[in-house]
Amino acid sequence: MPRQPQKRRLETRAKLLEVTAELVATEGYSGLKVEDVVNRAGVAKGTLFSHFRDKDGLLAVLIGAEVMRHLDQMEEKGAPDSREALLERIAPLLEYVAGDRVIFDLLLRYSGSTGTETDEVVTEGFYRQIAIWGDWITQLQQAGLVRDDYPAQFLAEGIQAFLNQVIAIWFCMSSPNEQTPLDALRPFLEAWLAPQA
Amino acid sequence: MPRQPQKRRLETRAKLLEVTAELVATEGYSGLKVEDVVNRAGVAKGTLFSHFRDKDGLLAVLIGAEVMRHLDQMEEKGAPDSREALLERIAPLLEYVAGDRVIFDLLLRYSGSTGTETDEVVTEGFYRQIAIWGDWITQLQQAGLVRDDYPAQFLAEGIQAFLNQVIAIWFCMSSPNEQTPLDALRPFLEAWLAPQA
DNA sequence: CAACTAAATTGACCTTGGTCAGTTTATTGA
DNA sequence: TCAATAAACTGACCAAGGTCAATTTAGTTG
Repeated sequence: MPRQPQKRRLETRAKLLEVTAELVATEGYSGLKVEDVVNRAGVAKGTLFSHFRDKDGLLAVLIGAEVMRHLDQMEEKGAPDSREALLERIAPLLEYVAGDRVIFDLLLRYSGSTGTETDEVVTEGFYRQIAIWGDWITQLQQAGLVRDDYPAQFLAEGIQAFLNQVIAIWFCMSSPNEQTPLDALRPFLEAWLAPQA
Repeated sequence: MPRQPQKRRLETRAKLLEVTAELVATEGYSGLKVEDVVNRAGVAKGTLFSHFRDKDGLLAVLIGAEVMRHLDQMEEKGAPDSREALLERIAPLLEYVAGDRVIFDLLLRYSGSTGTETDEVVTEGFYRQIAIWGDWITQLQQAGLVRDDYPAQFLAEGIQAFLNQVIAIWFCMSSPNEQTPLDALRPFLEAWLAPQA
């Protein structure tokens, strides 16, 4: 069994993440170069790849943490009392993911993967998100505001599908005159969740 | 205005596509290298990139054509007479896209993009698919087999969302013991399309 | 403390997609 | 037929992610 990492290693890892966050803040995700990271962190390139499987693995840690923060804020607001309120709860996360192709691509690739190593943050976030939505939907079902002919978790997974769909479309139609992802999501959510008369 | 391409150019392009198809057949999409293509085609690397924007642009032509072939077969079978029959119509395309990550990623990236140049095949396929499903759904609506409180095209777009979802999950959970994408799709389609009592 | 073992790091090197100034080939026009 | 012009192609070169045998550093043991 592997021994626990030494202090130096933890420091190096922290430094790499810190520097990456700085560079992402200025250059954006798509402009990030591994060379820049290791230069600024004062380590060799090989070191970075001994800490993270690849460039995506590095980004996954940062993005995963960001997603977790969004989920925290989501939960803080408490359960929604209507379908429209549910949409509002989802909005910040939607905006975050739709804000950068790199984020979207990475989440789509790592989500739900049987979390290996550090990428597990993303996977964890994925399940947590479904769980939160599932809880909320259960409550909305009890209030008669959401169809109850399917389990809440299943409906939550459907929301995930629509969310990815509207974001994917958003990136394809990059003309700014289109409707926002949030507006595109609304009718899908309505049709998916509303109890039919 | 641009002059029409010379014969030589068309031949070169055809040769590149032919060789690419051969290599994909043996190595698979993920193993394809641009170097191999140009070597085997007997042209310089720069030539390839004067014909196709990038490696993805080259693959898009092949994959787009393949998708079109699937859509042809889809249409040949005619309109489905039940929701389960609709699922069967979708199955071959689903299997094709789920068969390789590269295909899925590429389609997701190019689909619906305001088609530039050769990528337009993919975009065209995207819209055609929605159109076909839309037609079928209209007929199923008239037969009372699909909910008619939303337009057929909208429901078709929803199917697209679920299709992408189950394939994405399929790639993440790469353990072969899981249910197939088709089985995963069925309940979503049912919940999305069935008229509620 | 010296010798030994394992963890951590290094940086030269590799792979591969992509670029572009320069060269060859085709077309046009007098 | 022979410039002149545009199309097509070339291949040396670059960028950037990723590898790994070799080296340094930390921890352990007699």
